[in-house]
Amino acid sequence: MADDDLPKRATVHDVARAAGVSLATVDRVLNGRPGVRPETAERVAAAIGTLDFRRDLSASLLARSRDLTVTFLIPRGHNAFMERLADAVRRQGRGLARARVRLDVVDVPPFDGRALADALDALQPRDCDCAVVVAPDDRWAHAGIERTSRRGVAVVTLVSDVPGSARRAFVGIDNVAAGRTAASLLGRFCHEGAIGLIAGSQALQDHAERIAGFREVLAAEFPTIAIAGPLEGRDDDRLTGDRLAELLDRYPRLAGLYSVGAGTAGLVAGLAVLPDARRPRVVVHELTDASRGGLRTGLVDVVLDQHPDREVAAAIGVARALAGDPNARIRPEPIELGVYLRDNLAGAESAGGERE
Amino acid sequence: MADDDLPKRATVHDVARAAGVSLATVDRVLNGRPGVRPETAERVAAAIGTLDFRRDLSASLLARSRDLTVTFLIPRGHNAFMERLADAVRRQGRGLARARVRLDVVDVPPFDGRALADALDALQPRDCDCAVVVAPDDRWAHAGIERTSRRGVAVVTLVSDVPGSARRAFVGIDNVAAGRTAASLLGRFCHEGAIGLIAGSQALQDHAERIAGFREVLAAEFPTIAIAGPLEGRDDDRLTGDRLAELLDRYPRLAGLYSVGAGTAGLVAGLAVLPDARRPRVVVHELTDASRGGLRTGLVDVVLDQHPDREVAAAIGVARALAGDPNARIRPEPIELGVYLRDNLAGAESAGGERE
DNA sequence: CTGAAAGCGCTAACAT
DNA sequence: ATGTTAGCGCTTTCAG
Repeated sequence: MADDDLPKRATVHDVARAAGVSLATVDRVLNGRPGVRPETAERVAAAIGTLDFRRDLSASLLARSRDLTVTFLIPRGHNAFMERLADAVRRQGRGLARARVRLDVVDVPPFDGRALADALDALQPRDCDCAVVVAPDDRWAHAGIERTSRRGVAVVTLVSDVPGSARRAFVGIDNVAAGRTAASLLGRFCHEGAIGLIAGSQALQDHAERIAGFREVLAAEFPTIAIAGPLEGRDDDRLTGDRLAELLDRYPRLAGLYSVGAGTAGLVAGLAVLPDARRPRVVVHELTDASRGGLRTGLVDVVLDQHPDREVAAAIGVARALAGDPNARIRPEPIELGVYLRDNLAGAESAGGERE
Repeated sequence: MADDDLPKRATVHDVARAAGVSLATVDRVLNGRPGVRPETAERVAAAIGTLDFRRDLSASLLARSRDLTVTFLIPRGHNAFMERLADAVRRQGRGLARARVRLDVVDVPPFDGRALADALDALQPRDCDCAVVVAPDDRWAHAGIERTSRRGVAVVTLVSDVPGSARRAFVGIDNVAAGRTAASLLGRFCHEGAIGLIAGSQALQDHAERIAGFREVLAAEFPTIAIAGPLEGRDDDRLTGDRLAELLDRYPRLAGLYSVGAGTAGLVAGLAVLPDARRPRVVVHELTDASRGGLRTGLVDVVLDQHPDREVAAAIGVARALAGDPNARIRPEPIELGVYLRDNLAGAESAGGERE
């Protein structure tokens, strides 16, 4: 059979006994509350270490009659991907409600570190254990994350990282690898000429990383192909359409196009009016109605997807781990980059859960 | 902000009060234990209904100082896919250990309903809450599942269903859709001639369903293409290689090949020695070293994958739901069918978790 | 057949 | 600065 040994998890009682203190004291050091002499705290910490004690999160929530609450701050413009992300949060929130986990969604204006910081500052530890943010990499965001962490609300970055900030973890795809993949595909598709780049904003870490990865592979493996841009469409459909028009104006024979951010609907609309002969090979990000449509009609060749539902699940996992031990070093589960051609779109569409 | 109303979940106390009985009685009906007059039980059940009470699984486990234990019965031959499955269980088991969830793996001989039934019969409710089985669809398996369920151990089928049995749920891909996808691809790849089918065993529900889906689409959309087989390779590398040789003997100009089961390493080895001109278009199942290699070298055109790690996660979800309420009607999250060509293999390889 | 009470691991008033 | 104690929601003896 397969019955293993049960190493009998250590409890607060065990720790208290080992450290020669009471439960209350253990609890105090466990939760970093004041009122413990440093040397006592040291003894307790030692006991925790040797016993390999880890607090039982469920029991903790039960005792506090409190839910683990995770707040997702999501930039909302007219961005289909962010809608998908918010949907994923709401859907998983329903399932987790009965497991003492509460998921909140807060809308924040896109590309606005200051507004994000304001939203973060509104979060109090008494009604939010962990904030999950899709943030620009600017100084306001840095400062907001810093303050929020200090206040006792853990911060996790999602989709786009804010490196060097006080965020406890980043959950998302390897964006450099995504850019490399795009270059590897477009490089093979286009034998000469120029490939246009349209990003949302280079202030976004994810977009910047994708562009870096793209440049890298193109320079190394396809040195004869030039790069046009990057232009910035601010993840907006209309602006992205405008950028495409400019690009085609300047490069009438554009061989390829890598759309690094959102605004795909505008992009596809712009491509649709081109004569066949002028149509570039196109790689875009995120499975949405617009990108699926593009794949089917042949206007888009490849869609790279970051599986927002898995990202949400991973972020919740991080929040749990952090709630169990605020000092834990976190290794979020990596998120797989989805690569979809028209031919394997069926597989993605048969997936459950995703709507609209 | 995003603060919702908190509808204050009902507890056993609420139920007891509403039904005018004590906690102990509520607990008895909750767990189907004897010693409750039918009419009392009725009152309690009514209270549970009107209050929409759902037991708190974590609190229950805590009170019983017991882990939720889920036992995976996995057929082990020389089958790379089953190894992946077992790996996924072990990996997730590590993470869940601290959350009062224990995952066990029991090896059973492949293609052997009787052995499976024996393994099931060995499971007692005192040390197993839920059995997850990859089972053949034969009468021994049916009987074993029946007895095990009666004994109070819930049974869930994984990968391949045993329809009509006492299993509480099936977790896996839509195998008919998988077969249809294979036909849709191979139909387009091959313009005439015959497509060979090699399965593990048609006694396996999943293989039978794939074949049915395949036949369906081929007949409807590609009526000029013939089907050779299915032959059975029993998911074994050597036997599968032998079947391929027979097939190529009988159909020297085989246009396509759909490998419905495992044994891919043997298949790829057999394909490698063919002169280019005789090489059929090939669709196989499951991402493994052999199938990845086949994709890279061009011997395999498409790999259909069922994401074993997600299947394991879904099965655990079902086990939880069942432990919370043994009579719950379960809707397992659907598992997405992965479709991999050489071109998008990179995406799958960058996925985390999978080792060896 | 049914109820009272103790306890699972953790927390939070309330003492000391 | 530290300890005592009463629960959180559920289960489980042990009485009645």
